[in-house]
Amino acid sequence: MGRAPCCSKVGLHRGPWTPREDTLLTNYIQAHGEGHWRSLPKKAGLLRCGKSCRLRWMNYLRPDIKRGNITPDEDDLIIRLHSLLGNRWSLIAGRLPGRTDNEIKNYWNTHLSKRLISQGTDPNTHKKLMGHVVQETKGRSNKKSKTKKKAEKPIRDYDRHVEPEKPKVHLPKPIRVCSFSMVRNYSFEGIKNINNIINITTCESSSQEKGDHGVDDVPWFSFKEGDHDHLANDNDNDQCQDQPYHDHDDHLVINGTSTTTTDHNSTLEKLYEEYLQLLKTEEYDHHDQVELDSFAEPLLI
DNA sequence: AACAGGTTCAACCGCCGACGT
DNA sequence: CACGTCGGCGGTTGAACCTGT
Repeated sequence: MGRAPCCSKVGLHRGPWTPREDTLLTNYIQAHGEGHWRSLPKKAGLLRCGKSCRLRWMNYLRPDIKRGNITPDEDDLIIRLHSLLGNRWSLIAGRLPGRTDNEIKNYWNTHLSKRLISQGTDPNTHKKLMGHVVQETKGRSNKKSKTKKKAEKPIRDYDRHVEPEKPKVHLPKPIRVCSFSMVRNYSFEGIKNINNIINITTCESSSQEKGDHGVDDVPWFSFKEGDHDHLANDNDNDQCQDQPYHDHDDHLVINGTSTTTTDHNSTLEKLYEEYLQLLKTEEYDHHDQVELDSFAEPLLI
């Protein structure tokens, strides 16, 4: 597997982007579209590596990006999605319109993980910590509350456009599903639970903003009739063995296993509650553990 | 005012899988 | 099948900033 040479190449700019570089990149992408990151810097007149350009565009310059002011609803959704998906920031970001994986990752590391710890929850496992003593969250937020007057925030990239608005759960940008390990080795329960996730995360898709590829309504996992083309991404018609698809009876087929997709009524909240209930249940024995693992495994692996 | 320590977040690094040849 | 390229991802870093003393 070849390794792309990157910014270490001599002669390329590194570090913070200048307004001029931003303009050049934005103008080029507006004129020619995204992609071909490797050749983009040269064509755009930038002394940056392609990766750096892509990162700058994806995490900051994209017009649909919403920055700052993560709402409590978004907080909650991030925590729930993290409990199911782990550190799959791009997938989590895909469910939050205008949020980038980098922003969510940063937010998790600086806010949410600390908050969970302070609430006695292990941010990695989302299980209650043993022997936890609830204590005040250490950090700036508490310090701020002691401050007489809140200092004015510095003007950073972060603050250029702040649009607090109610989060809309939306369909994520299309990804290469074929490589996504969740589709492998499902148990039947796991498949049903993924359907539950699909249900909650697509319920407001009508308000979805344009994806970064300019494709609307391309689901993360679309199990609707005919949508397997999206899952196959660039594959024209052949159904990859590892990819879920529908047969003619609207049965989902994953790794040769077929099931129905009619049960789309449960919400992620319900799923999550049930999962937590199972964890808390006194009668939760080893057998249940095995079942629960098969329940959650497809979501976590 | 100066300093130390903590926090934030943009950017970089290194790895991986898909894909083309 | 092997190899190289590309796009994408998660982890990490470090400069800029904030707060308390």
